[in-house]
Amino acid sequence: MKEQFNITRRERDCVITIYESASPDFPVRLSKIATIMQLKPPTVIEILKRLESKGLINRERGMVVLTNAGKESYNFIINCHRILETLFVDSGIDLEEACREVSAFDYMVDSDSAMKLSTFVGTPKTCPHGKPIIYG
Amino acid sequence: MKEQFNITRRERDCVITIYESASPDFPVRLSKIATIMQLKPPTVIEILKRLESKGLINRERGMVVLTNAGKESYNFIINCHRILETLFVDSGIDLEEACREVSAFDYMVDSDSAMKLSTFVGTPKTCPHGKPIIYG
DNA sequence: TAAGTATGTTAGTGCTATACTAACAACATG
DNA sequence: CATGTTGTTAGTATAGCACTAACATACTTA
Repeated sequence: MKEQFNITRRERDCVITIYESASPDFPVRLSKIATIMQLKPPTVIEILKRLESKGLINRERGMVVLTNAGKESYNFIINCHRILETLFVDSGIDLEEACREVSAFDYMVDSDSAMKLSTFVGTPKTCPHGKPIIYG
Repeated sequence: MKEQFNITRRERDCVITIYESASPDFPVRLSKIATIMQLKPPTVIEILKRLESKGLINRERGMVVLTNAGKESYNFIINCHRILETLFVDSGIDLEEACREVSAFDYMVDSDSAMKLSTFVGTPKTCPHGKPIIYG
């Protein structure tokens, strides 16, 4: 599954912010995203426009929801993040340092590769923070 | 050793190109870098100016040499590249795919973290291509 | 209802990184 | 000296990121 989602670091952070601050059925507000990302609303709007053009979100008057593709991209990224985090922590790297470093490139790793790496580290069911890793 | 060298992807590629196409004591020509990187000379000059301002190269009339800091940065990057490549290939990822993916983020990984990852994969002496991994 | 507050959006600016073409300068070689 | 190679500048363009100022919209409350 090559080149699954071609996004930037900021777009990655934004997808994660949207997913993790939305209730299951309610959209997230622009202002909330801006607060969490510590950015001004116009900056966030720029990022949202790009995510929209890539088909990862829908938005309407400041309300933002992930599309199915957006949710899929979130799942790929977060799974990859947790697998890499496990790998880093198992290697003896500090958890917070691992999380910080891995965030810089988790969104670049191919999902097939992430699955193979997870097998290598023993198919963990959770990341070092205790959050689940899902194998579909 | 946090934040060792703050460079971009293109700058990373350029440092590697310079190191690997220079004879030990002879500088590399701009035109050679441009050919290898498949870029036009003015584009390469822009990259070289940034590398120069970061103290990684010296240049004079199209001749380019890495500074000590530049060589150090090359060594960090290439070691990290080979360690990650080993990890990916040991996980069952195709060698060329591993090389390609790892190139996208090898220059972002902290060198201390890279050392810990290498211990985790058994302190390999070479990468899957057979090139040496140096432990200083 | 009018005034005020909160929220979202546009417009405009600025900077870095990337990459190009066109034009010009410098140098070497025949 | 003419030609050609090589390097450099100048100028253009795009994407990404981030901001302020101004405007629009909507909700709230006096």
